[in-house]
Amino acid sequence: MEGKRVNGSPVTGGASQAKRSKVSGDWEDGPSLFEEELAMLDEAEMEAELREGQAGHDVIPVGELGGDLFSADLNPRWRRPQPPLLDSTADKLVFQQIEIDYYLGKELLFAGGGGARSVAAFPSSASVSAVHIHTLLTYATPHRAHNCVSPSGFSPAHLSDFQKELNAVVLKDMRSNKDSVSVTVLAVDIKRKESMYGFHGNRSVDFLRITMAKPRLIAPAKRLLEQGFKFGSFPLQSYTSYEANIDFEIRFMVDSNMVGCSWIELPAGKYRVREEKGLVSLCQYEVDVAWTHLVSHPAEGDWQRIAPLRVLSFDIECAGRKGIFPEPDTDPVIQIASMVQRHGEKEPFVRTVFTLQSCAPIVGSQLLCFTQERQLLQSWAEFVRTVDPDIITGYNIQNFDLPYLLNRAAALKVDLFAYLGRVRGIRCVIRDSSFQSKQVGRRENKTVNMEGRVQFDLLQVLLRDYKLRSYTLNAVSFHFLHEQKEDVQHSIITDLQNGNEQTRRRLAVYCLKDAYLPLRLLQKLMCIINYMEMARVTGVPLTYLLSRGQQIKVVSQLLRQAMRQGLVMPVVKTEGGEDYTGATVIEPEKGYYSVPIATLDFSSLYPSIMMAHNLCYTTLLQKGSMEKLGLSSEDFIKTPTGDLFVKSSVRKGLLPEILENLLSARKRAKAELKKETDPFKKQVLDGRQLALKISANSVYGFTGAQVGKLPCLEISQSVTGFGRQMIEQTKQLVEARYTVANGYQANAKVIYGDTDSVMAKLGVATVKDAMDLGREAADWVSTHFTPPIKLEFEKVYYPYLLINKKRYAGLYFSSNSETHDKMDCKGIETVRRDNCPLVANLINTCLQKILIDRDPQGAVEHAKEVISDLLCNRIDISQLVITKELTRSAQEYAGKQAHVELAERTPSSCWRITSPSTHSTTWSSSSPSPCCASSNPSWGRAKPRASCSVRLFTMPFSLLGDLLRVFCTHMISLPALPPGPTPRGRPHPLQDCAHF
DNA sequence: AAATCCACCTAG
DNA sequence: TAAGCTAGGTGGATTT
Repeated sequence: MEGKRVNGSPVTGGASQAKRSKVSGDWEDGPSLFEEELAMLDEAEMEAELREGQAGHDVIPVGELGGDLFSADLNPRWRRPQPPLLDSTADKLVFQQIEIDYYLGKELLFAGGGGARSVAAFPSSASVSAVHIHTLLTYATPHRAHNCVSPSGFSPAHLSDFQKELNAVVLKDMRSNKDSVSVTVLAVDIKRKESMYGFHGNRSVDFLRITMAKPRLIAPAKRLLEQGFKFGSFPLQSYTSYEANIDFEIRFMVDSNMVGCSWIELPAGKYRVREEKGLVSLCQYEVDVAWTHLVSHPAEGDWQRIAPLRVLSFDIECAGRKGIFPEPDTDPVIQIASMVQRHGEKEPFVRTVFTLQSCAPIVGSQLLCFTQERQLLQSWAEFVRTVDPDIITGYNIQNFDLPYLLNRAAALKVDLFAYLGRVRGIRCVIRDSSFQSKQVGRRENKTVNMEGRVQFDLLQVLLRDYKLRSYTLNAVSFHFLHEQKEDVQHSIITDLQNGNEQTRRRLAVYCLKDAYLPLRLLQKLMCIINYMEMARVTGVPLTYLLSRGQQIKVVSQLLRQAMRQGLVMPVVKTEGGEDYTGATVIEPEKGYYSVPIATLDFSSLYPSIMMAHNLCYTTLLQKGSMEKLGLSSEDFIKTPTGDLFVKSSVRKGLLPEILENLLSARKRAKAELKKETDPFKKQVLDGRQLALKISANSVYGFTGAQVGKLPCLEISQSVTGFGRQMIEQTKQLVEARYTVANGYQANAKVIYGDTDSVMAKLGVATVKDAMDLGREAADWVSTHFTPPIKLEFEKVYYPYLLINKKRYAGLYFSSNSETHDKMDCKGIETVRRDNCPLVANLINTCLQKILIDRDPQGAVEHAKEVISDLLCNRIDISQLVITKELTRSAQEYAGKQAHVELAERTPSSCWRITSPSTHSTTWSSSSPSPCCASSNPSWGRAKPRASCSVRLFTMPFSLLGDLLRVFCTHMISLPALPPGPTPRGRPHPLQDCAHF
């Protein structure tokens, strides 16, 4: 045992040192911190390993003589422990469900039906063993996704005619019938339902519920029914569809009252363990159960837990050619590092690198060295199947590592590679998908199917949830972990591979770290917990959260609530229309305030407006409804935009109900959070309250999404309409009450406000007084509004610098009136990502000097110094560009014509890259796009321009000058500029400001 | 030279 | 097939 452990420190000695330097330049001699960390993991495990007789971490040469030394049992830790035998008559089966997909099966309990398959992980009570089950769910009404109002005079006697005719029409419509389906319409029955769109006097009517044999058949059936359908003696007529556009997964989960990542119980005797010959998965248990026998536990109490899921993180290295991005057809995969960790544990229990050619040992990890790339790939796939991860992560695995491996394996004809999922016989296939939204622009992605495992690419998580200046793994790790990658330049990877076992070792350490960092980030950012909580709160599968947009989450909640009330959701045609009016931004009284400014906010403004006024699809009075239903003016309200909604006494809206549930659940979560002492449960609860808040806020956006599942501008414009009225009224109330005439120290003045907040100068001298008066004002103003609308005192700014609409800075006091919590900057260069670090830092320092030190002269000195350094080329280039990566990608993007220069020392533009071309959203497929060039959907459709420049650095002298002029009578004097174009454009915001 | 459009990214 | 919303500042290019 001991003998197997090899000291992993790189050999340091004259000759080898010189040799290595030639290949790779210099690096530190001793083992890196990361290597020490790895070694420590190993030591910690030694005792346990000795006890278990565990193979140590070592170097295993594989296939040296062309033999097949690789075995899935090379390391006993890989395989899951053998689970106990399952007796379906006596044991219940309990598991946390993490993924769901569907397939059509012939062997189902209900002939001709479809099936849902869910793969899940489950901890057997407190033991460490994790168990996998594969559940076959038969679903009595699998594709009920289609409802329409029955024609008048329709009775149950007509059902079979209708079914027969529709079946015939759908069959005829099918272009090809590969599976020789003869029955397309499985069932038609009558249900009392009501459309959720518009108020109809609380009267349900007969709907036809049509069950189709396959999800694929729903769309044609819908189309045919809409086009006009004739059956029996009924005339040709068009049928409007409801809920025909709901994804199967959502449909199933809503109908079976199952939310994402919930715990499921299969009672003893209600499921059947599959015989050997019926097994289709690699899971340890495989059972069949009727969907009606599923018990789905709400995520409360013990059911909040998260199973000890196996998380695999991996990273690959390829040997590319000089200056060419690696291509799987030509360039080999030379290393794959993998780390596996059970969720909830601190460190990965598997740390392994598959290398091509020999590699010197690394303490703390196992090395498998291959002489042939084909065998490396095949063995790694075998490794994945053995380790059997529930979640697969890494950095950019979705768009790079996974597709590269699959393409490379295909190029080398490693046929068994592509079976990485849990279902036998299903190959992983790469597909191109594009995701487009106004929010993030167009995102081209690759997707790889992997049944039963959740792909959780950390880069995708970060792109969705965090606004960062750079998304490289290095930058992200530094930002969140204060840790960085091992220092290996991309360009030398091939040289390291072609060196010796020491250079390859260096590469392996680098590769391991790239597999390790995503795990650390996942943990630090609590991604798994937060995503699971979001899945539970909104009811969608975990995978939807990374692959889909915001709308599906609202749809899921809407359908759940609707089902309880016997409502169905119409299918609406999506077409963009006119934008509607949004929120008010109060005209700012620009200037510098050396008195406390109190800020009052409406908390959850839009949700509370919807609740207060019962705004919903179900309460909307469409044209003519009011007269038709004979409603009196007592029954409804007219919103500021002139839309009519019935009051909650007539009908309580769905949306207000959903919002109330979300917000009260959030209150509960926060209360529990306060009481909870277990740090793990605390994280879960915090994740939940966050998910609940986000969910509540996205309901309004959903109603306003004109290209969406169920837009309703009457709701969204009424919401903003109320909001506009409220902020205006708040301003007037505050200014009317807090006056000298009413016995206050001064006349209050609202100097700014945006959407749901007002900033008021209350005329008091201290932060404490501002807080007290602010609280009083908030409470008093609140009494003028319908609950749950509430104005709250939030913070005091002192001092406060108001530059323009959406641009201000100030010291933020909220908890303590003696000390400020932070310097708060909104909209200023310091918080924007389209400026280089130098600008952000300079402005930040100046603001600090002005606001915190109250030392304007110091700010001027500092600015002068920096600008002088800049003009004399004394500034490090990394300060000038947003990131080094950006420069590189910009050059890639702009091609050879790219022109990087310190250019045009005009007052506003100092550093730029110019390029003659304009479109191209692809930067570098390996490194993520720079943030400033990726996020506008109009890229690519924009009118081509004669020239285009990627702005890497601009010095906003105007802003700086204005900032400094706050206290100085003269502009800062700049070193003389070479002649250039004179500045043009709008006047500076603070130019004609009386305050200065 | 002024007006307008465009791209970007933020506030809320 | 799927895609939350509007307001708005700022720098730069293009049009008038």
